Amino acid sequence: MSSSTGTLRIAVIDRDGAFLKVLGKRLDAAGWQHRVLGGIVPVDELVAMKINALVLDMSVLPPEEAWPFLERVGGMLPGLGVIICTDESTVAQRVRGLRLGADDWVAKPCHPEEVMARIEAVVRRRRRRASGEAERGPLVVGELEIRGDQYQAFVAGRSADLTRREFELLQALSDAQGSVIERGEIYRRVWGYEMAHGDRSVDVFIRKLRIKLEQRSPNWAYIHTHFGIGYRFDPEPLDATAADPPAGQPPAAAGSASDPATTELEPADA
Amino acid sequence: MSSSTGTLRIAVIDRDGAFLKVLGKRLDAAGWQHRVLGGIVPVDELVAMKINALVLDMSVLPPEEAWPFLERVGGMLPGLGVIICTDESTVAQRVRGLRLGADDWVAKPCHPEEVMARIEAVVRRRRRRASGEAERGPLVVGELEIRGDQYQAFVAGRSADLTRREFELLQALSDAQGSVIERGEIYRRVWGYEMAHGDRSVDVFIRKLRIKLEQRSPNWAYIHTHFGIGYRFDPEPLDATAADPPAGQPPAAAGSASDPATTELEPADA
DNA sequence: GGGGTTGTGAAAATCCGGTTACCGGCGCCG
DNA sequence: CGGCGCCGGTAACCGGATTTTCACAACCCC
Repeated sequence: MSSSTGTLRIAVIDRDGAFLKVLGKRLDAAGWQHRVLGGIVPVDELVAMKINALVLDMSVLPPEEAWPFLERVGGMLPGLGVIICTDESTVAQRVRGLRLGADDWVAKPCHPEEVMARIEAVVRRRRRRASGEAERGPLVVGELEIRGDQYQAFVAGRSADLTRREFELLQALSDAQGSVIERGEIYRRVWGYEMAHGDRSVDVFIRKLRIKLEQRSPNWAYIHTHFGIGYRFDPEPLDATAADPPAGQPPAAAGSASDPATTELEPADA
Repeated sequence: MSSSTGTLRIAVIDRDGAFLKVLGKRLDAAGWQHRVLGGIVPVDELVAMKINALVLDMSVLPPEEAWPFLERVGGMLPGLGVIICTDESTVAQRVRGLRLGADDWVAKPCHPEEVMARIEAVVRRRRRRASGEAERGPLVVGELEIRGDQYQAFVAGRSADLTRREFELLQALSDAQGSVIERGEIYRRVWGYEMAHGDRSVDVFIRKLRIKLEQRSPNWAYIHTHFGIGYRFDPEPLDATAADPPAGQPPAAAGSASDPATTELEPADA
């Protein structure tokens, strides 16, 4: 469990040279990538950095900017760990910061090792939710095997050649196997931030995934659409009895789950 | 603010009377359930309590018990938020605690409101876990199970394939289980704005819902009409036996099941 | 029995997701 | 260093699912 955190990406917004220097050294020692920002940056940029945690000294920004910034960060990057590390503060400020989305608040001067530990603690919490099952045994369902440790999925022992995004999407879905996940939630889990209105990325990637999956495992349906809501991962064998005859749409009422609401794709392979 | 936190269950392991008293008051004020434990308890018990967070004063335990305890808690309840709240401590102790699984470490004396905020911050992340029955505990009545977290309703374990609106309508009705809701109110809750005069959408959707529900659960009446007023959600087993036995177990006879004329009116309301 | 309500069935209007094409960025290789 | 191919992301079009609107039958209560 010690190695759990792995390599992290951290952004630090501060100007305190001494602090930056000593913290930077620790960050290097831990092998975490980090970047120092002298001041406020557009949240979009933070998004692009794909960081795991942000260490912020509130005093580098005027209060009327700092709070909204904190709020915006929390809104766009609900999964980002935010550690406030500031000189002096009142209880009211700390409470406000924590309520606004900060995960921790440390008073300077503080020992860099403690900051490190707090970053770890915050990230650990965050990691637990989405994936972090790099360690978890590979998930096997249907003809599919999802190997979190390899960023790959295999069908009958053969790699499905998923790209990174495709794999993460599949993993996010399979993590919630059986239950419907809304698009926004999927996006948040895979992309890491809030989905913009009108973004169709999820749909497009779902399609790419389906293609690769169906191509290699024609008689299974893995991803089900829930109109107006999202998707559900739930491997089901397509009626195998009608192995080839594509026309055969057996209205087998009882047994099979022929739900009219979900747009099941036909094994319309070649 | 984010209404997210909702009601929480907290356990506090401490002996500092003054602190307990003042913190308890805050916890009450926030409407969070809490329980004070005078000392160490088996982790199993903590598990059984189904708490969201644990506030722990390390000094109530001898060090050689405290650390292993912390470790065990982290191991057994990876999702539990752990806030250490202790008198004095060294950096090394804090680092150790945080690495061992604590999510936060606050020094006493501390303002109870800050502790509250920190609990919130810690739990906030953890709450993001999906797939479980998080958001709103699934409501189960009759043969019906409504899962607010998934936009899905199940009848006897089988999805009712409700569309988004249908589901929202069902949820709105079931939220007020037992009481009559006027059309306008239903419309406002589901559609989100004022119903135009002459709009029949609610009626039409009520019908769709009834069809789907009755089709899958023929011996239950879920939605009742109140002439001139609105509708009421109140699952009642239909007494197929025609006799009086109230709890009469409907003998789901094959023949009667296919009877499409299930157009029964609610008997009499209270 | 009459006037206002609700239940039904279906057409019309919308909305939404599937699908395809295309664009810009990045890493690889010649 | 330029070209090529892969990958992620965006825009647009299309067909089908869903929602809304209608018209009328069935009903309820006075």
